[in-house]
Amino acid sequence: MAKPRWLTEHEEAAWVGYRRMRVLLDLRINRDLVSQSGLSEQDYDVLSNLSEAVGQRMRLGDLAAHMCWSKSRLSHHITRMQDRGLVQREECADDGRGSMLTLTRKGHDAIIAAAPGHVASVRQHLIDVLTPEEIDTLAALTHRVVARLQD
Amino acid sequence: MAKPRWLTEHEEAAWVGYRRMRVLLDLRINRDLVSQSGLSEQDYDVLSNLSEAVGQRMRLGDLAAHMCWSKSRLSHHITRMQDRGLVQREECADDGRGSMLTLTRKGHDAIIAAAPGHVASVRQHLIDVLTPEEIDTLAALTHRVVARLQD
DNA sequence: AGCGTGTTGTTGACATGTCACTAACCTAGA
DNA sequence: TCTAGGTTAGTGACATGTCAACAACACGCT
Repeated sequence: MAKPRWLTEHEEAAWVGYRRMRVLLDLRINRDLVSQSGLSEQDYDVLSNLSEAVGQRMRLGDLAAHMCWSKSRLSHHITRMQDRGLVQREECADDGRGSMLTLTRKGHDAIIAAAPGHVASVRQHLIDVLTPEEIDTLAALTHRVVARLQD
Repeated sequence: MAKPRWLTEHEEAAWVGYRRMRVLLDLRINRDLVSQSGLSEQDYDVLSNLSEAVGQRMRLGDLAAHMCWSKSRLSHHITRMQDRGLVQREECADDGRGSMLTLTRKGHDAIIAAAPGHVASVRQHLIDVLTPEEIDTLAALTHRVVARLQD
């Protein structure tokens, strides 16, 4: 720490750009989604991952790991979603500690209804703004950063 | 919306990667910073932008715009930082509505002390994980997305 | 001057996420 | 068997951010 390697101009531009994009993009996509479907992006992610799981059911811990969420965050959020009737907690047969998470009929309908609009929003504000090369670079780069952070 | 263009595999990878990186990277960098300096990343950004401003003072609205924050968010945050003695609100001479934001001595010292460790953290978890090409691509891509969102 | 409209910043109510702690349970080794 | 230590999930207190509403002021037009 005695001799910090400050960011170069290019590095600074990437870092600042990332942080700005994070704020604006997330806010915008979230707003689009809420106004169109009544779901937040967090709700959408939970429902989406759950609907793609085998049997449309998942352990809480597995879902948290898959989404890179803390267990606490997921637990709080699931409580709220359960109150709204979108998902359902069930006992876990083979592990007394665990909970299985399942989709309710209402949750299933909600994700089906929300998906087209959400994809359109993601396209409009991010994907369709990028070139195919940028998309691949972004995918590669984010996956590498995530992998490093998951130790 | 009748016929949604779903994301291709590559597009999906970029989108999922971005969202995972967002969660993990921000959490990690924030934790590093808090444990090393007692500042959150938000605190750091405010102090950093303020210390680079001419006269180390800035209008609240200008700072909010520059950081891509909502005015409300900044106002709340400044109140908290002011309570901790890091910044100071002052009357704005040429506009009775406005406030000027200034750095206190304590805020100045805090950013100076925190900077080397924070840069090291950003390098370790993001910048140094990327190639120079990826950094430039990330900068270009994020700036374009931000520009589109700012209309 | 007087009025309407837009800006600037603040506030309160509320939603969300983190952290630290706890309870309940599982598993392996003495 | 039983006990220590790890795992799974839930909880409460707190920090943060959003949204909508508001107050105070600026500015342009008549």
